[in-house]
Amino acid sequence: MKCTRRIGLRYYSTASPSTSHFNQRITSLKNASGPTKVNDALQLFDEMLQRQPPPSIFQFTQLISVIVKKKQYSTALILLEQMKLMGIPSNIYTINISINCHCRLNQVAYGFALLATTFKQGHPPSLATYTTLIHGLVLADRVFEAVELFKKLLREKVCEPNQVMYGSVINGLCKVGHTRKALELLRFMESGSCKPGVEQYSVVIDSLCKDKMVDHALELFAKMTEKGVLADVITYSSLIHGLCNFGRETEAAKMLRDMEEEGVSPSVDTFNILVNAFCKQGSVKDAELAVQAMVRRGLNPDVITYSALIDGYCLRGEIDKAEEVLDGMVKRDIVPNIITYNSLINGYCKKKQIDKARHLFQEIQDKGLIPDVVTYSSMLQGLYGSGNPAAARELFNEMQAKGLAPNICTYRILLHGMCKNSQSPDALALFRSLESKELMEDVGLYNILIDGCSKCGKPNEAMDLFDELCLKGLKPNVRTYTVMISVYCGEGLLGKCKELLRKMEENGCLPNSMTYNVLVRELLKKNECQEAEIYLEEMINRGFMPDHATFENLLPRIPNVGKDSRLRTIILKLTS
DNA sequence: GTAGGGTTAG
Repeated sequence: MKCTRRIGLRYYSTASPSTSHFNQRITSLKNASGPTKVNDALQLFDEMLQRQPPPSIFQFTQLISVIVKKKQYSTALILLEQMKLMGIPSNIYTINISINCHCRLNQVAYGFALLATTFKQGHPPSLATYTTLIHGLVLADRVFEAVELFKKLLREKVCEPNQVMYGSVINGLCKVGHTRKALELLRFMESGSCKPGVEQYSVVIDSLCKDKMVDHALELFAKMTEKGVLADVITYSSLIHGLCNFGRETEAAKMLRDMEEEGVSPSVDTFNILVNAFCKQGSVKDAELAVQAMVRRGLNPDVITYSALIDGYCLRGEIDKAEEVLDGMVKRDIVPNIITYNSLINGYCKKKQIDKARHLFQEIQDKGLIPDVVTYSSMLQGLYGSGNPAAARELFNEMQAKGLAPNICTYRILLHGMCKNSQSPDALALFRSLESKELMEDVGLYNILIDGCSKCGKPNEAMDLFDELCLKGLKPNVRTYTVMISVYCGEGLLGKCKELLRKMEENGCLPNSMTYNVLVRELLKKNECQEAEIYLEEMINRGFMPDHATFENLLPRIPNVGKDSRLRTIILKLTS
């Protein structure tokens, strides 16, 4: 029986040699990786389309899926259109691919329009159709509607949800921060017939980690394992990521060992999480060790790995090292992208090597890379930092002309840069022109302006801004209070200063090391030694130390103070 | 078992 079937198949293949030939090429494309993958798929598609009679729609959908997996959604849609033009009829599979592509291209509405056509064309929507639409709504940040659609499908018994559909809803809930609701839905699944799989658990585990509830995530992980659901790379990667984010690198490293013991192989992404965490935390050495570990396992570092290292070195100001890594990656044929270069541009700017930054900024554009908000923001910071506000302004105009919307970081840089270059009126004017509520109510921007105005010799404007902030009902933070303390001190308003210090504690905002340093320094400058003494003691009692600048003000006073003065004792204690 | 789901850089 088996034998006959096989012969039958072989006979069929010989009659239509293209079928098996195409199948082979599709399979090899599915497993392929590398830059030519999409092009090869397109080439194959053309061949298939020209073949008479055309291969089955089955093969076409498989091939287009390759393109979709490579995130070439517009291309996929064009191919589907070409098939239609060649008279190949669509089915629910091609329609679902089309809906998915439109959703990914931010056109959910079009996806729903296609849902209507499925009925008209006599293709009843499948579970996947609805899942795709739910996911589309989630992608468009319309989670509430996604949940409503899901509920409606259940209520009207349109379909019986499966793991994938539950997963999309759980994912949506997590995305908007409703992890608790997601957890409830997970529990609901556990109690029903459609049990959650590793994918659904992983989403919630990841979300718990992002909510800073890493220990809850670990508990859920244990519970999942108890239920016989095995963790996979993504589960472990999420946990490693969560642990790293909260400085628990040692546990993260242990998690890596655990996963390998369980027979789950870490991926490049898993290692990238570690590499990135080490870099951000300042230990590029450990990051390099992690890279070595991944290479030992036969994994190839990718653009993310190298970019993380470059960023790590740039953050430490070790630009030579960063440049070395860049050379290394180019030698390995890994193409740096805008994120890679942004780190370098930022590094140059921070090191005041503005010419190098400008050069690289030009060079990447010649290569065809498009600078983004981060590129422009770094450049702006560099130009203001090197005392060239005119060039900065020009670049800001260029950025807007290109239709790039500045983000809150850009505005911080702009306001700070202007103030630093004695342009506090310009900074204020820019701030007044802002229209977004989020920006107008950002305490950080106020802090910059208050500090800026005061440094530009306009303490009254600084005080007005502080009043304005409080009137708006915004909550000043430690930085706001600290800046204001320095403003009051500078103006000799010692009473106001003390009052604010008391008020901030009342508001649950404890002074930090910076607050005390600023206060003591200002008091010393004003020759208010007795007051300085009081706060110096208080800060030390609270576990803070005078910083370098405070010391500079402190040391010259030793000869002037009496032998048994407390200030002298404190200084001696600190220097011994 | 061709379509739909989870981690990942500045």
